[in-house]
Amino acid sequence: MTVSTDLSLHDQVADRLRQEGQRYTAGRRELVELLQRAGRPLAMHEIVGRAGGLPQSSVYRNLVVLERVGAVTRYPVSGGHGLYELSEVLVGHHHHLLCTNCGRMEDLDVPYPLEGDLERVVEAIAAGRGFHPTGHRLELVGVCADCA
Amino acid sequence: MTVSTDLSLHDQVADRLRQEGQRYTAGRRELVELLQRAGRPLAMHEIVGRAGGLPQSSVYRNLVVLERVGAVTRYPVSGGHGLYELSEVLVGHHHHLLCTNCGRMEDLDVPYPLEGDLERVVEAIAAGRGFHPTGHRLELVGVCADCA
DNA sequence: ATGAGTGCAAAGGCTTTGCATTAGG
DNA sequence: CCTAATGCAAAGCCTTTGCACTCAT
Repeated sequence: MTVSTDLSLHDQVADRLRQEGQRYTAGRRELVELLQRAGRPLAMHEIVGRAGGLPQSSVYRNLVVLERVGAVTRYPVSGGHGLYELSEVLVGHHHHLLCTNCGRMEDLDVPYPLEGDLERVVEAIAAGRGFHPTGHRLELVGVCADCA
Repeated sequence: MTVSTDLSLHDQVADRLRQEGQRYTAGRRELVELLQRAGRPLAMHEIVGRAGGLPQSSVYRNLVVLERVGAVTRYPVSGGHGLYELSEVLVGHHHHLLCTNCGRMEDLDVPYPLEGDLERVVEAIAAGRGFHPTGHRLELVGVCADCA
């Protein structure tokens, strides 16, 4: 990540917030940076622990706002909680590895040929059923290197 | 679904329960049948409403047991709740369509060629990162026919 | 008989919300 | 100034659990 890329990330988030009459405050900026540094979806306790004293309720509220403007995505996982990550429009389309042992989720890039196939088949199948797809998620479930 | 298939379904569930010292009671049988009839993942309120008076706590407890023995799968979704379906070992491998408007999830079969590609790529990528895959999930997100 | 299952009500865990205060534009 | 954001505490929602009772084997 270069400096200019970082600037553009903040600019994009700021724009999205502005369009809904929301402000890009220090707390929100911190959340965006912390999620960017992580490079994988984080659980609430991890976010709160890295958010420099920002209280939990503010973290929740800000993540809701960031999610609403499309800057953050929340993935519900087993355990009754959620994992938060910068949205695909900010960090690019990707998929996830999910460890059934430790619950850790990691990003995964799928080679273009398969990604293209996915896209096409998704369109075809969905259309044939009157379903209007806006995206797709692929999740590889298993045991991560650390837990193996 | 033929009668013999239904019998085999119950037999399989009964076996799995027996192996963990659990009984295949009327309530559990009803849950399995209700899930089979639905043919798609159901929310708790739908299950309770179709379970003929079985109290919610029993539904929860039985679904936990059925999930533990591998007969039922719970999919966490946004909204803070879960959707329950008969497991893939009982109804076969498949994927899902998820409506972002009404929250309804439907089953989706992916054509074999793509399914095979998925399998292979999944193995390759995962192995290269020390990840040991046990399965994969593909979810098409969008707006269903009813909501369009 | 003996251990699992059931029902009710109470408790838990993650998340949301009300309200008074602070701060951004 | 005026509205959004913040912090704290209280409330909500889905789910789990304790306990006494019932049922299956």
